[in-house]
Amino acid sequence: MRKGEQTRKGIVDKAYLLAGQLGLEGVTLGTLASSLSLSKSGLFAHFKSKEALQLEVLEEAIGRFTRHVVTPALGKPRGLPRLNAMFDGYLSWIRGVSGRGSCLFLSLAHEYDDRPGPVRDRLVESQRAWLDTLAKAVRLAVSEGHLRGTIDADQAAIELVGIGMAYQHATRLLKDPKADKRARAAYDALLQRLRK
Amino acid sequence: MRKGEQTRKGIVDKAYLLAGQLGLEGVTLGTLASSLSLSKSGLFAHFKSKEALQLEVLEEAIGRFTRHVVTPALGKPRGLPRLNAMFDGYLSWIRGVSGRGSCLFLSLAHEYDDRPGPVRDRLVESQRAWLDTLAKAVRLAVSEGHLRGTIDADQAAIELVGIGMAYQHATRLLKDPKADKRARAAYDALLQRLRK
DNA sequence: GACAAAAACGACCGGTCGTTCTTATTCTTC
DNA sequence: GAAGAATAAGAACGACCGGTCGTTTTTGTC
Repeated sequence: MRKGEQTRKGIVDKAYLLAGQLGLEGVTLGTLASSLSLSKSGLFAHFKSKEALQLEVLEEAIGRFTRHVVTPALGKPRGLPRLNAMFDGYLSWIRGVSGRGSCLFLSLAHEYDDRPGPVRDRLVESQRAWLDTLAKAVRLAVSEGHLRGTIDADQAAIELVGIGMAYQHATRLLKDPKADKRARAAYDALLQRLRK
Repeated sequence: MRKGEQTRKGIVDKAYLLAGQLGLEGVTLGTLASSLSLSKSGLFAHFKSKEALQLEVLEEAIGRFTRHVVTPALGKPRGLPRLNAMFDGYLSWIRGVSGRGSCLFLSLAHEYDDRPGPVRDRLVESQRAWLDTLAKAVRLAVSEGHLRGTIDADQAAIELVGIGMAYQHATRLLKDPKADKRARAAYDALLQRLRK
């Protein structure tokens, strides 16, 4: 019972990697199998359907995001330090942990915005959770006295995501060398507005 | 030579419509043909390859964007009126001219950010042009005395695009009823910063 | 080392993909 | 209305899709 789990993990890992470049639909069982030196049927035997595999890959992504971005930020003191850590982590996540591959969530957001089903549902759930996490961090910064009390935390959260999306757009599609600087400047401006 | 052009136009129009929901790769010749009551080969005869069709669809999108967003805005007086018109037009474009279908450019940005080729090249070109158009409108607003002279127009342009992307995210994936309000608030805040 | 269970294999299913032919129909023009 | 070109259809192709099957190899346990 040990070898199976190990292989299964390898499949999900590889699928996660490929999905960052090709989208979840773009990862076919055939190419996934051959890139792992596995037979297609041998690979498929680990999952009930391709959709089940896709859901596992999405879950893997959520786990990685939590580990890479959310948890470290929660280790920081409430208020601006934590918010800063979240934004830094978010940028570094989008930049790609190991260089290649883009943010899976933003890819899937477009891939599934018109495709109903469990994958879309789970994706929406995770995106709302991320927005809530950001908004909560903003509210804590308010209660810590770091930010004004009159601000709209949900508005701030979605603007933060907007900065992240623009960053991805600039860095991955346009190959803009100033992308980092731009994202940072946008964040600083947003913060200044919230502080005032 | 007239019937052909007409059919061809119908194909590109329909393909443009479908691509908004399925992406350019997602539009297959078979489904495209049958949705037009055409045979697959009869449809294909109008193009040398699928990639050629994709490029024509992208060109169609660029033309529509120019007609719906850029040109009307250029009819407005330089400065804030024109910038406002651009932003309004951008939002309405993302919202979908006829209700359904998302912004093709943003879909393609993710679909092709890791897929080299002529489609990607043309897409990047068009996106840079849009950023330049926005930045130029900002600069004109500066020279008209509507905005501060110390601002970074390119920075402002990419932040505008970021607001648009966040808007699309909120409205299409998350079905957030406040999406319009949020985008407007972000724009107002940005404008206030640029004016100060 | 035997033996059952787990895991991987290879062949194959019906379908669809983009593409290429040849053949038939429909236009346009004189 | 006939001639010739433009347009569409039809059939077929090789490759690949997700998925199923029975069989063989590997693995963990006693």
